[in-house]
Formats: sequence, C-alpha cells, structure tokens
Amino acid sequence: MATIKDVAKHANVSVATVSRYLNKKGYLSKEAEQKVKEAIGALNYKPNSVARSLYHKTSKMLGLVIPDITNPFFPELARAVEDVALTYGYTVVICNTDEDIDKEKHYIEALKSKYVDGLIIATHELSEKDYLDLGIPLVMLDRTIGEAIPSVRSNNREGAKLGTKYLIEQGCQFIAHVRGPLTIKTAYDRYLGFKDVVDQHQTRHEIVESAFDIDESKQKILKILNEYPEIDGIFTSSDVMAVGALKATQSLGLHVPEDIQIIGFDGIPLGEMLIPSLTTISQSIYKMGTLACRLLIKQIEKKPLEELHFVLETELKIRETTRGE
Amino acid sequence: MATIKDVAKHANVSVATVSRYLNKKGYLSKEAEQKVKEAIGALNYKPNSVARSLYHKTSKMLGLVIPDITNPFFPELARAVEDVALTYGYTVVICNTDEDIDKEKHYIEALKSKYVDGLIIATHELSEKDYLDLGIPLVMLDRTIGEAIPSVRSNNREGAKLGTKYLIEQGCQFIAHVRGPLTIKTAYDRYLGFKDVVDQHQTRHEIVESAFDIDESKQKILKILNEYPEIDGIFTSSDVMAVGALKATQSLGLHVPEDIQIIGFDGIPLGEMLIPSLTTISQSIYKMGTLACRLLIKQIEKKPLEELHFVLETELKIRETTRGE
DNA sequence: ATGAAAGCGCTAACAT
DNA sequence: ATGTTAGCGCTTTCAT
Repeated sequence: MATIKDVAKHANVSVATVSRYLNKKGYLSKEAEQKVKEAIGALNYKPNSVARSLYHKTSKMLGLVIPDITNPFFPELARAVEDVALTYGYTVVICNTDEDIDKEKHYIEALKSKYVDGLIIATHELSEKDYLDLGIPLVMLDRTIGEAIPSVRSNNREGAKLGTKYLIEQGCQFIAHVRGPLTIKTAYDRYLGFKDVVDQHQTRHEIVESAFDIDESKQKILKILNEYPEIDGIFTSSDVMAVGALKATQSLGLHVPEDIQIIGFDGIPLGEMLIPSLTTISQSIYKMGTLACRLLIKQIEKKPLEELHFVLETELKIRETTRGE
Repeated sequence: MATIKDVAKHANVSVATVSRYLNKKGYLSKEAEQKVKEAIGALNYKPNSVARSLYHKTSKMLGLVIPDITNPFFPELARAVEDVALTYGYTVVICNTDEDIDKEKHYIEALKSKYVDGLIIATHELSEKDYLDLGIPLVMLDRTIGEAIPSVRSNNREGAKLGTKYLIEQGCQFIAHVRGPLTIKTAYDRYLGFKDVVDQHQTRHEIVESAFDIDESKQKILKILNEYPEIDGIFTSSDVMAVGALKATQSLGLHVPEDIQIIGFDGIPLGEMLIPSLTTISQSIYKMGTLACRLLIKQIEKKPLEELHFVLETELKIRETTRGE
C-alpha cells in the first residue's frame, strides 16, 4: 500500500503538500494540486485511517452496545444506526453484552483503546457515573440515566395505555399483563401505563412477570390462564412475549381473537409474519436508531444540541390478534 | 489516558522496559517487572490499540460483510462470529451492503485503511480476483468462489432433496417450488436438489422464482395456486419465503397442513415462532458462523488449514406445516 | 537487564 | 506557496 511519502515522491512535492491537498487546508498552488492528484491516482493511494487516528485521537468509529443482536428488536435498530453512520462517514461496531456487566466493560475498554468517537448504549448495566467517566460522547437508547446524557426512547407509559384501552374497547373484561423484569425501566413504564387504565376503568386484571423470552412468557401465561380461565385479553410487555402468549393460547385450544385477544409491544417485523398477525404497540424503531445516531454525531462534531431527551410516540397497529372494528 | 511514557516515568524505567513487560518479550528483572506492574495499576494504564495497529499493520478487527442484518438469517450468524471473535480478542465490524457493489467496495476500503485483519464475506457481489487483490485473509460464507479462498456453506442440494422427499412421503402429489434468484448459487443448488427428487419420483411440479422476500413470495404463490389449485405441497428456498407461502394459503382459506403442506429452508428462529410452526430444512447457522470465524483467525495467525472448504449437512426439522407421522 | 532511538503514516506548527 | 520536522503511542533493533 502506498503511503503519503510515496505520493510526495511521485509528485515531487513534500508530504506536507500532499497532506494539505488531502485535507483541503492551507495554501496550495494549482500546479501542485494537479501533480498530487495525479500521483494519488497513479499509486491508488488511500490515506491510512490508523495513522490519522493516532494523531487525532479519533477514529470515525461508533460503538453500539446492545444486549443481543439475536433479539428481534435490535437488527432494525442497528441497521438504522449504521445507515446514518455511513452517511457521515462513520463505521459502527456492534457489541453484544448479553446483559453481562463484565462483557460490557470489556467491550467499552476495547473501543476506547481504539479511540472510538462515541457510544450508543441500549443496555441497562452500568451507572451514570461509569458512563460519564468514559469521557466520550454518549447517547442512551431506550432509557434515560440522569439529565446529562442525551437519550432517545419511546413513550412507553402512553403506549401501554393505548394498548390496554383498546383491549377494553374491544370488550375485554379480564386482562392479564405480562410485564418485563422490574429492573428494567422500560418494562416498568409499560406496567404503569397498563395499571393507569385498568384502575381507571376498574377492569379486572392480573399481572405476571417474565423475561423477554418466548418460552418463559408462554409458561407464565399457561399458568395464569389455568388459574383464571375467564381471562379474555392479554397485554404483553414485548412482541416476543406475545408470541409466547399466542403459543400458550393455541396449546389450550383457545381461539384468537374470538376467545381471547392479544396485544404486544415493540412493533418488530416478526409481528406481521405471524398468523394471526400480531396487534401491537409499535415503536418507531428505525427512527429511534437514526435519531440516536444523529444525536451522537452532533455531539462528536461539537454541534449544539437544542434538545437532550427525546421521547417518541408509539402507535397502535391493529392486526389480527384483536377483534377489530 | 495514561501512555506508556507515563508508566515508564512512574516506574522509573524506560518505555522499552514497559513494552517488554506488556508483551512478555525480552529480558526483564523481577524488580523491574514489579515496578512496572505497580505503575500500570496506579495509572490505570491501558495500551493504546491504535498505536499498536500503526506499528503492526494489524488491528484485531474482523469485518463481516453481509447483505442486511435485518434479514433474519444474519443475526444468529453475526452472533456466532462475534462470540468466537471475542474469545480470541478480536472485534467484529458488521457491514450491510444491501447487495450493492459500491457499498461493499466502500466498506472494504474503509476497513482496509483501518488495517482490518480479515474478512468474512457472505455476499455475492465481487469477483474472486477482487477479493484476492485485497491481500488479506478471507473466508467465504454460504458460497465458494474458486479454490483459493476458504469457504463454509451448507449442503444445499442435499437439503433440498431431504425436504422434497419428505413432502412426497407425506403424500404430496403436486409440489410447487419457490426458488430464489438465479444468480445466487445457493438458491440454484436448492433448486437442483428439488429437481433431482421430483424428476426421480416423476412428481408433478411447478417452479416460480422470487426474491427472498415475504411479499413477493406470497404474490407468486397466490398466482400459481390460482392457476393450479391441485397443488398440495410447497417447498420454498428460504423460511422467509415460506412465511409468504403461509400467508398466501391462509388468505385463500386453505388449511395447513391438511390441504397443503409447506417446507421452508434455513431454520431461522422465526420458524418456531410461527403458528403453525414451520417445517424446514435447517442449516447450522451458528455453527457456520463459528467455523467461518475460526477459519479466518487461523489464517490471520498463520496456522495451517488442513481443510479449505467446509460443507455442513442440513437437517429436516419436522414441525407443524407438514402432516407428521 | 536496560535504555536510546528509529520508525509505523499522518498532521500541523514553524520556517522559509 | 512549500518544505522541514516534531509528535501521536507503541514496538523493536541496537548499544551498553
């Protein structure tokens, strides 16, 4: 691979001149410009990012820290981040932490030593201080952590209200809510939204807790359906959980949506592929990703942020697991 | 961030000594070792990867070039690659090319200028020469391209035979095959396998072509089902296409598997989540990823490869879209 | 056993 | 307008 020296030699100028050409900085005669341009073409020269990084302490790399790319919520998000990163000339490195604090630390350390320019964090492991101490631009995705770190998330509580309300409108008299782990704020907000509505309407309800996991959700629902066969509506804290619900009702010989209606949360592509397709509270996943990435790049480029915390509205996507009009 | 100089100063030794300690190379007195160790601890020193990269022309980074992480085949693959990469201390950068040759070239260029150590390629854009000219270790995933570049793929033809045979065993008399784009070798092999079996059994059949896309597949199937209502079996070239088939049969009021049986190909997690769950020819996706990554790292570490081309067997996963025993 | 110094490829301050 | 050079943080050869 040709270096800047080779180009300088070939063009009969100094490396500084080549560098000026490359960065369009400082004075440069038309003539020199022409010679350099030719040399670069002739040698097929490409600037070496590593050398640039070493000098600038910057890498044009972004880190995306997520629990697991295999969770259907994240591919679309990752895609969104990557799409805008590409636009601005950044490369993104995805880190699967499996919600393991050591793994997360390991990755962040590795990225820092590569001069990563910023991080989008979609996990719930470290504390605000840990993140702030990193000393690099950050965006929290799907949660806020203190006021200082910019964030992008959905209005989970309102979304949950939307879904619960719709279930009641469709005639549900006894609704089960499968909520996510208590430690996860997102899941807690959805629980709160559910609670708001059932309390207000004095709707009979039961709440179970489950990991965002299809099988655990199925088991929990089987259990509660067994205990309360009158349940005629299920609102789950995620679409994956709703699949578990669907499996459970199916194995019980229940018809959806005739006997029991189901609403999920997330709006992952899977929902549309199911038969029956899943009614859900859809988050603007792609938009969350692009927004987070733009926020991050703005910080990296030291542009002012007129707003730090973004809350996106959710949308009720009526499909086949509810009765419809 | 502390540098090697800081550590040297703190420990009252030269940077060379610190470097020797870091790399466990060359002579080092117990005493010096102790001092350096302390200094590193005290300063919380972490070696800078960028500086190392510049010297070694190596980055401990791997590139994974795929069409689109949003395609449900790839998250599991990416996960597998990352898991083994992590074990060996590598970081992986995922590149979504959208099957766009310019995007692929752009990414590869960017990675090269970052001294990426190797590439796993799961796209079909560039030629063997293009790849060879890169001059870095490579593994082809899901296809072979010449003899020189190591590869990992499934035995697609045998897999297709397995599926087609099973459909016939289950009583199908008229089978439709939705094949993938002709340009994709993988899809072609599956088509060949299908053809092998229907020809041998003189089974009535029809073939349509579709992108690996749910809606297009649905439309194509709707059309052929309309033309030949006697079709009682569908074998698709991917699971996503099979979802299209399921949607099509459902919209026609057909019962699966009673009226018509369906078999997909891939074994993506989605298949299990569907209701009815999808009978499919399952590839060992995770294994393909780990194998490819190990192969790549072996090359990077200049270890001999006893074998260059790996063909993994597929497995028939009998679920609910076929009649079963 | 340890240190000084060159060099990886690039940028920018300084000199001319 | 252009060139010389120090330095980014690290590794390694060569002295000592």
